[in-house]
Amino acid sequence: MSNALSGKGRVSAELIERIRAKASEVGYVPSQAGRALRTGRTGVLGLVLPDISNPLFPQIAQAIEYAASNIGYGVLIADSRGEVAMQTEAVNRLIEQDVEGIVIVPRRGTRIADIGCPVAVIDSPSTPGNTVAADHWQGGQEIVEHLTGLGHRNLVLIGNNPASNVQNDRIGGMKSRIPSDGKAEVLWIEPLEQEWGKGCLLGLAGKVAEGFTAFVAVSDLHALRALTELHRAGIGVPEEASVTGFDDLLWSSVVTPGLTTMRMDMPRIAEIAVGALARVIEADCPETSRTATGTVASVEMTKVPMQLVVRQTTAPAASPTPEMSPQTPEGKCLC
Amino acid sequence: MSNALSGKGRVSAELIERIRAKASEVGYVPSQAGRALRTGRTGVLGLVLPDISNPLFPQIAQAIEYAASNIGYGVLIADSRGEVAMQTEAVNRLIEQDVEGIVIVPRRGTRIADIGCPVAVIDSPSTPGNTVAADHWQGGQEIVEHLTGLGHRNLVLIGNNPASNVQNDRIGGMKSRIPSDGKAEVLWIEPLEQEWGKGCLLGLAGKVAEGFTAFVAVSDLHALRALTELHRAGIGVPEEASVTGFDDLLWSSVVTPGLTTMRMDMPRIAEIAVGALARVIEADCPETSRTATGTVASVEMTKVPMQLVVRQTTAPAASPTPEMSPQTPEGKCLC
DNA sequence: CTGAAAGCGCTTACAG
DNA sequence: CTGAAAGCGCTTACAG
Repeated sequence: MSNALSGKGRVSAELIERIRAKASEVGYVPSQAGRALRTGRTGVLGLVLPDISNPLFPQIAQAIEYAASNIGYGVLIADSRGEVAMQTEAVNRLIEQDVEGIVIVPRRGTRIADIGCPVAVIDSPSTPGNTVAADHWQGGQEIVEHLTGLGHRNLVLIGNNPASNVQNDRIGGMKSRIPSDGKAEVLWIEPLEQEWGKGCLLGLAGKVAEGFTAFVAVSDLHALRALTELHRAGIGVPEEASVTGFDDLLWSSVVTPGLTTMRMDMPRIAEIAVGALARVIEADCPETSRTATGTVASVEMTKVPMQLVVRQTTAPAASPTPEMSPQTPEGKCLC
Repeated sequence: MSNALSGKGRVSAELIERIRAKASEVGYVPSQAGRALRTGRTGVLGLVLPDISNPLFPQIAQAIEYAASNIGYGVLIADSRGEVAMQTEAVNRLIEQDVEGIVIVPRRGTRIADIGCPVAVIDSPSTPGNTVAADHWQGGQEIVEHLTGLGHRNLVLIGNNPASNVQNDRIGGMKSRIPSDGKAEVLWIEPLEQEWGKGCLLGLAGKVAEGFTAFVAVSDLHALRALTELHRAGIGVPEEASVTGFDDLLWSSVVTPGLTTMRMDMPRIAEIAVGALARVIEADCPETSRTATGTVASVEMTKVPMQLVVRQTTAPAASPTPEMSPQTPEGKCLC
C-alpha cells in the first residue's frame, strides 16, 4: 500500500490514485518519527563545534549542512563553548537525540574518545584519529612560495599558539620553503587564551628596519593586526612590506588593501567528512539497528589542499620574477 | 515499570534496582525515536539562517543552540544560502524532520508565510510579523549620543543598503539624535549585492576636509573599510576622526585601534525567540499531536536594547564633556 | 500500588 | 500481484 508512495512495489493506476489521495489530505508529511522507529534510521547527523571564538564557524557549519542535506541528512548542532567537558556533554546530547553519526571539530588538544557512533573528525592532519583536514602544511608552503616568488627573502612568521597542531603545520610548511639565501623568524605573539593587545605593539616596524619584508601570519586575525600596526607605523603595504594571512575570513577581502591569504576548501572537506559518515552508517545499518559502533577507522585520513588567494597585501619586494601586478586590483570599481 | 526511570510512579527499592539494571546494560539510551512517536514530541527546533555572508551567523547560531539546549531542545540547522527559494525549501526540510518549531532569520525582504508549525522570527523591529529583534533604532541613537557627548557635531553616516530594515532603523535612530547645532550626511556606499571596492575609495578624506569628524557605519564591515581608508589617507583615528561600527564582530576588538561599536544582546534575543517557541509548543501539544499550527502570534514583538562598546576609535573631537580617556586602553598589555 | 497491554506512524516480510 | 498484520521503543491510561 505505502509501496505506492515509496515507489517500491509496482502499481500503475493505483499508484497515482493513492498519491493523489494522500497528497490532498492536508499535505501529508511522512513523519520521520515513525520511520525512524521502524528503520532505526533518523537521517540526522550531529555537528560538534569547538567554540564561538573560532571565526571559521560559519564556513564549517554551512559546508557541513550543505554536504549533509545534499545526501539527505539533517544536521543537529551542538556547541561545546570552548570547554572540554561540554564537548563530551554535547556529544552525549546528540546521541540521545539519535544522530546516526557525528562530525566533530575538536577543541584544541582534545582527543575524541570512541563513542558509540560513527565519528568524523575535522582537524589538522597532525591530529591522530583524524578523518579529514585542510593540508595546512602545504598551505604554509604555498604562501611562502608566493612570497619568495615575488622576491622576498626575509620573512617574519606570526603565530600565537605553539600547542596548536594547525598552527604548527602551517608554520612547519612555511619554514620548509624558506630558500637557502633567505631567513625566517617566528614571532609567537600571545600567551594562550589571552585577550589581544589593545594598543600594544608587536614591534613590526623594528623588524622592517632589520630587513624583513614580509609578515606571514597563521591566521587572518593576526595578519589584520600586523596590517594595522604597520599602517600606524607609517610602513606602506605592500610597497615596503607584504602581509599574508590564513583562512580568508569574511572581512579579508574588505580591508584596504585586500589581504592575501590561503583558503581551505571547506565544501570539499565537509563532503569528505559527511560522505565517510554516510558510508559507514549505510553499511552498518542493515545489521545493527541503532547500535552502530566504531569510529570511521576504515576511512584513511584525507588531506585537502588549500588554495592561494592573492590580493593586494603582497607585492614585489625586489622582484626578480614578478608574478603579478599588485597595482591592478581585479574587479571593476563602481564607486 | 519505566515509571521508575522517568520518576513518575512511586517506587523505592525497586526504583534503584531497575535503574541499576538498565544503566548497566551497555549504557541504555532512551531512544528519542520511540518517545517521539508516542508523544509527538521530538524535542527539536529548526534554525533557518539567511546565508553565509552574514557575519553574525556564529553569534546567532551559538546563542540559539545555547538557549535551546538550556530548555531541553536540540537545534537542526538549515541554511538558505541567500536564495529565497531555498528558504522555503529549508523550512520544508525541517518540517519533514519533525521539528516542533522554527526560528528563522529571514533573508532581507522576505516575508514568512504561515507554515504549519510555530515560528519565531528574528529580524528588525520594522519587519512585520516579527517576534524578537535587537532595537537597532535605539542602537543608532546611542552611538550618536556617544559621539555628540564627545563633542562631535558633523557626522557622516555610512550604510550600504537603503532597502534593509535593519540599516534603516539604525540610520533613523542616528539621525534622530543629531543635535540642532550639528549635521549629518548619509553615504550609501554600495549598490546592492556588489563586490566591495578593492582599492576604490569613498572620499572620506574629503569629508574630513569639509569638517566632518566622525564616521558612523551601520556595520563593523563598513567601519573597517572606513578605518583603513582613513589610515591610508594619513588621517589619525581617533585624533582627527572617530569611527564607529555596529555588531561587534569578532575582529573588531583586534584591529588597532579597537573599534567602538554597538553590540546586540544575542543571548537574550535567542532566549526570547526559543522561549516563545517552547511556550506555544508546550501549550499546543497535549491537544494536537503533530499538527501544531499557527505562528507565534500571541507573543508580541519584543525589542532588545543594544549595548555600546567603547574602544579606541572614538575620542573627543573638541570635547566639552569628555566621557572617557581614549588614551588609556582597558586591559593590561603583556607583550 | 504495580505490572501487562495498547498504540503512536511507519516499513517490511508474509499470507492471500 | 496486492492487502492485512507484525513490530520498531516508547508512554500512558487501565486492569489487577
